[in-house]
Amino acid sequence: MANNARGAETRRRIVEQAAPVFNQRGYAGTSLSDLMAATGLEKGGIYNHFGSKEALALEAFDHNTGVVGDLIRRALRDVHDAPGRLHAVVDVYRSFVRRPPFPGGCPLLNTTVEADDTQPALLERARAVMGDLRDGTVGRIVAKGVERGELRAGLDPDTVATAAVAAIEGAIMLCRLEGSSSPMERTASFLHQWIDWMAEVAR
Amino acid sequence: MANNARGAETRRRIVEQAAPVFNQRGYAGTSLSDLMAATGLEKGGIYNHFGSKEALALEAFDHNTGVVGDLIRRALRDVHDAPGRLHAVVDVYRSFVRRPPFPGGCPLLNTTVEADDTQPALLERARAVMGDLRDGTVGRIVAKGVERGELRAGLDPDTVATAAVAAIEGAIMLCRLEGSSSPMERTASFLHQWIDWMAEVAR
Amino acid sequence: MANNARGAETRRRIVEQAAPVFNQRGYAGTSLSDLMAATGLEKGGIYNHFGSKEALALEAFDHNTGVVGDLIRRALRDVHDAPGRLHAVVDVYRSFVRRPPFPGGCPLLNTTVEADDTQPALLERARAVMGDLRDGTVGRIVAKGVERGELRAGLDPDTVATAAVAAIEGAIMLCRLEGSSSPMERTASFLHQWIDWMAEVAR
Amino acid sequence: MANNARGAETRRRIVEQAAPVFNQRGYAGTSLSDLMAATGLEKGGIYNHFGSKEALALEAFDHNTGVVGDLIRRALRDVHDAPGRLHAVVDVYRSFVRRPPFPGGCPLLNTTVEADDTQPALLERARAVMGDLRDGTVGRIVAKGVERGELRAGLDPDTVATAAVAAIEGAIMLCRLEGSSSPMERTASFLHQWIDWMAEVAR
DNA sequence: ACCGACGGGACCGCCCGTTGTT
DNA sequence: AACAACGGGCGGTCCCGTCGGT
Repeated sequence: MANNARGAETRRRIVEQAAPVFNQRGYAGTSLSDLMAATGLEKGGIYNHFGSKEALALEAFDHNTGVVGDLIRRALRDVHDAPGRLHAVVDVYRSFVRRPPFPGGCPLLNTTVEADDTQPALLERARAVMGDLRDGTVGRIVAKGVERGELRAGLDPDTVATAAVAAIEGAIMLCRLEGSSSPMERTASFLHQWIDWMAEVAR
Repeated sequence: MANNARGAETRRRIVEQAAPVFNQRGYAGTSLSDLMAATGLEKGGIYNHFGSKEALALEAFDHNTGVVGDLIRRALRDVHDAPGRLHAVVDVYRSFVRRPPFPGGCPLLNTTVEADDTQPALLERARAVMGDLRDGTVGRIVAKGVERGELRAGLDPDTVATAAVAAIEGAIMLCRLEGSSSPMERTASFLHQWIDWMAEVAR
Repeated sequence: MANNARGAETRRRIVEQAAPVFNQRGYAGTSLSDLMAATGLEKGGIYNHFGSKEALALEAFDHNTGVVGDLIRRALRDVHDAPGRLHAVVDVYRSFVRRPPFPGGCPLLNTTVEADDTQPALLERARAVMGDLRDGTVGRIVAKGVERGELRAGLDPDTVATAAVAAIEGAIMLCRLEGSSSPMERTASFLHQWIDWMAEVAR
Repeated sequence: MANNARGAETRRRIVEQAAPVFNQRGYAGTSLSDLMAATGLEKGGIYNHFGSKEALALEAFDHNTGVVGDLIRRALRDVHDAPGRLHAVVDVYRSFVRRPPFPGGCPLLNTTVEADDTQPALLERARAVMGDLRDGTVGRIVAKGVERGELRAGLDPDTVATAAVAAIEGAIMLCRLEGSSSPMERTASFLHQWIDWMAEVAR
């Protein structure tokens, strides 16, 4: 393997191994010692690839949200009707709580709560990802569903998407608080019923 | 003023002035320097009343949750039908976002996200307060409402309460992320419609 | 009891209760919190009677050495021959290790080791007490013993007293190091034999 | 110079420069500021080599006792008869007081007096070194001497070794207390006479 | 590319002593 | 005479980032 490739490989490995640590302990709560332990590298080895802890944290955040985004994209690949797509999104998050792809819960939630003021760059990225999820994904599904008559007419996509995403994020928070996945089970059950209700009259 | 009274007064003042700081910056993110700046006291003066940063943080947390709890109790004082009480709870949180009684958002949300593992005492308190809110307040309202025929029969109080609280907490998080109160407005609007739907058939 | 007497009583109690604490933890190692715990008084109550921690430490030191001095004086009261008096002094220290009148070992040893440079006032007092013990007590017994023909002629009182005191202090140190009184038993046994040897030829 | 070698060299230098400071002021009495002043390094530089003050103190203790141990081993190298070896040990300590290899007196004495309870690790090491000196060195010399007929029959090696070590440690303490080396001179003179007495009959 | 030494600073906890009030 | 509030400071620990070296 070429020298360049080896460097890039190391860099990738650092991000992958740092990402779950950042998600669990937060930006400030993660020390370089933690990152050294997680990566097996010394400080110099990390700073060769990233100019600062923050730069690494940003990439780690992108990595984490990318993992979740991939899960959603994959779940939506073969479902084309709006109700089904909404059910699929809910189920991604339900399985997210039951079998987390990485520890520490939702990176958007964590970043929002921790980075209030202190980490504008992270917050900006979180805003963008959340906008993509709420408006670009859920909102768009609802809008198209109404357009196609798959969902009850008169629904406001913004409201539906916001409430749905809020319920999901809140459920993740409740699960962490109680150390149980049952809040997500209940919330998902409610969301599924709601989706069915929205689809009901349209049929 | 008596010496005893002066001490108690100072102690109360410390809690009051520290509480919003803890809520904004989190337990670890709040330094004693921050608390010194907020209270106008030196380290020794603070340490005289609280044996540790954690002890003060616990009281600050109680203070913050107490403020919210008081708002809810006051809002429920003169409303006795289940739908009205649910609307009232939602409105408390809507006004909570529009005119926050203290900065930094919901202390339960913040504590849950930050204190995952590192602050078991805070987490335990948050669990208790959340249990009181979800089961003792919202869940009980729903259960009684169904019992009295004010709410649609067959509703599961646990599911309704969990989904409602999740949506509210998630909305608070979205508001912080976007720096706007519109996610809460949308979510509240959805919750009000839902409450009306639950009350509809009962009438 | 008069008011003055009550104050003096409290002052005496403070010294008595502080003395063992100082002897165990040393001057610097004893905090005002320790003294508050030992006396049951608040800081102000202590500072009313003593202008500083050092002032109290000095009196505590005097108290401790006074206790030992009393033991020696009492042991010497009814013994008038030099060998007997030397045996008696050794036995005071042997019983000192077996049934300590206060914890922490010999205050002279402790003060010497800790107060090297940092506490000149304590050191000065320790010097005086040690001079009294070595020259005024042991040295004088030897000198009179030789004078009276009770001890072998030609003995140098200074050398005998110094070596005897050194062995005793060293034995106390060994007992603390090993957590056992056997070093003192062995050293006392040796000293008794030595005393007998010094008295032997004189008879 | 190699980087590895530079670090090891610095580490060695820290121990060497910290050792006398610890011996003079004690473990608790030595602050990191003292160590910074002694080594010329910043806190970070010291902390890089030692995980805690205690870790450094332990190595400093080992260094100090090692220096004394080397002096004793060297003094015993070319002396093979028991009386000569005992004289040699006494003379090491006599010269130890007259021309100290490091300030602060005997590390065993200092550690014993200060570390009573508070520093179990240091105390354990001191116990081991003292056991080696008293039993492994002095006691063994006496035992062999009796065995070979170089020393008076019937002597108990334990008692002799204990009394001798006690006298030496006590003499060191007296020298520090008086700020003079004459207590050690007198004690050594006594010990030399005693050794001669033990060897006398054997000849 | 990776290591490891080091600086300089901030953290919380605890210290001792003073001051004002019963 | 005794208490309790408070100031100001030092304690050890650990932090992040830089830089000289292999």
